[in-house]
Amino acid sequence: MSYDLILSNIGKYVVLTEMEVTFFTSKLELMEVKKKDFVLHQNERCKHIYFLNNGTLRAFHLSTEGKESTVMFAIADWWITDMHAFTNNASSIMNIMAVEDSQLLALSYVNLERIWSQLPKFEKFFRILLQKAYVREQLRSIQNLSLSAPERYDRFISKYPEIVKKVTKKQIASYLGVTPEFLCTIRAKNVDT
Amino acid sequence: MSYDLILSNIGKYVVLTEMEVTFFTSKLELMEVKKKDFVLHQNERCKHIYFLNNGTLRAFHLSTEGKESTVMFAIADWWITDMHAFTNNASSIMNIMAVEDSQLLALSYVNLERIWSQLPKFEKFFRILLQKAYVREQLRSIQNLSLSAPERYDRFISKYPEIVKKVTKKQIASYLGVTPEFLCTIRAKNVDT
DNA sequence: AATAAAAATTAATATACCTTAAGAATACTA
DNA sequence: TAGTATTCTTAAGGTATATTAATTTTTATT
Repeated sequence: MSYDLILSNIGKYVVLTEMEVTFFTSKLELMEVKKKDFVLHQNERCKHIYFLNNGTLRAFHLSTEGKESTVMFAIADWWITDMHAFTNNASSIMNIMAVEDSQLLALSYVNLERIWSQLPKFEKFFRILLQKAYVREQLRSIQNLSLSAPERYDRFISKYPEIVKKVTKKQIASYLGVTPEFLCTIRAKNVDT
Repeated sequence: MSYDLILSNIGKYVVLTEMEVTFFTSKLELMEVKKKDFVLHQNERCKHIYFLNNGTLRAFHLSTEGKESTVMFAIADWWITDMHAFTNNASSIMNIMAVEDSQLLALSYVNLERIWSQLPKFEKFFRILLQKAYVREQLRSIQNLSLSAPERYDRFISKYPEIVKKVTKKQIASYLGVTPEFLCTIRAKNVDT
C-alpha cells in the first residue's frame, strides 16, 4: 500500500493512533511522475512538500547565466521541497525534476497547517525532520569550505552510495560545485571508483 | 531584565501564558563571557543551546591541517549551538568563541526536552527556528556553488551589515571560503566598501 | 606610552579548477 | 536498428584563487 513507507518514516520519531493515521493520510495526494518531468518550476509558488515512495528527484537552482547548481537529491523515503518557498508562499529558487520515473506523496501547506493544529505530534515530527535537514546542510557548508574537490567527491560517494547509482556524473559534479570535466579528471586519478 | 529579548524572540512565533513564561525562564542560565572565551570546544559534548542577549559569537570548524572555517556568526537576538552535537549528545565538530564580551542565556538539552514535553508550543517554536536555519543554510550552499567570491562578499555585507561591524575581515574570509589575502584584493577592487 | 601581537594590505609566484574543443561511449527516439 | 542526443572522457590553455613573504596598520598588553 502507498502509505507504508511514509508511516514507517514518521513512526521512527512519533507514535500515531489509528485515527491520526487516517486523518494524516487523508491529506496526502499520490502522484506519479515520469523521468524529466518537473515537480516544481523555479520562480513559481511551491504549494507542496513531497515524500518519495520510490524513484529519484533532483532539486537544482538555475542561475541567470544558465549554470545549474544541484541543491539536493531525494530517493525513496526522503522528503523534498523548496522549504523557503513552501513555508512562506514565496516564489521558488529551485526546480525539482524527476531523475527517473517516481512515485510521490504530496502534502499541501494548507493541509500541513491543519495537521499541525490538530495533531501537535506533527510539529514534533517536522521539528526533527528540519533539525536533521539543517545539520546535513550545515555539514555540507563546512565541507565545502574545508575540503578540496577530490575529498568532497570521496565523501559524497561513501555517504550517498544509493544516490550515486541513480544520477549522472554531471549531476554529481553540479552538487559538488565542479565542472563535469574536472570531476572526470578527479575520477581518473582515483584508480578505484 | 535579562529575559526581555528572548521572550520577544519567542513571542514572534508563539504566544506564552505567564505560567509558561515562568516555567521556561526557570530553565535558563545567564552567562557572561569575555572576548576570546570558548563557549564550546570542538570534540567535546555540547550540552547547551545559547541565545545571545548581547555581544557576538563565532562558530568555526578547525580542520586537522589547522584551517579555520567559520560556520556561523551570532549577534544579539540569535540562537547558536552545534545542532548535531546538541541533539545527539555527540562530540562537536565546531568551536564557539566570543568575538567580544557577550551575555548569553544557556538552555540544556535535558531542560529543553522537559520544556518540549510540557509545553508543545515550544515544539512549534523550535520547528520554526530550525526551518529558518535550514533555509538560510541551504541558500548559503546555493550561493557557494553558483557565485564567485566577490559576489559572495557583496551579498554578505548587504545581508549582515551588523555582523560586518563586529568581526574581522579574516573571519569574514573564513566564512566565505577564501583567504584573507584574497578578500583584501576583492575589497581593493570594490572602490566603495 | 612603549612594546608586542594580530590583522590588513600589497605583490610575486604557484596551483586548483575552468573553458574550450574534440572524440568515444551511452542512452534515448523514431 | 539506425540515427540523434547526451554524457563521459581526454587534453591544451586560461583564470580565479591560494601561497608565501614582506610591510603597514590596528589592537592588545605591560
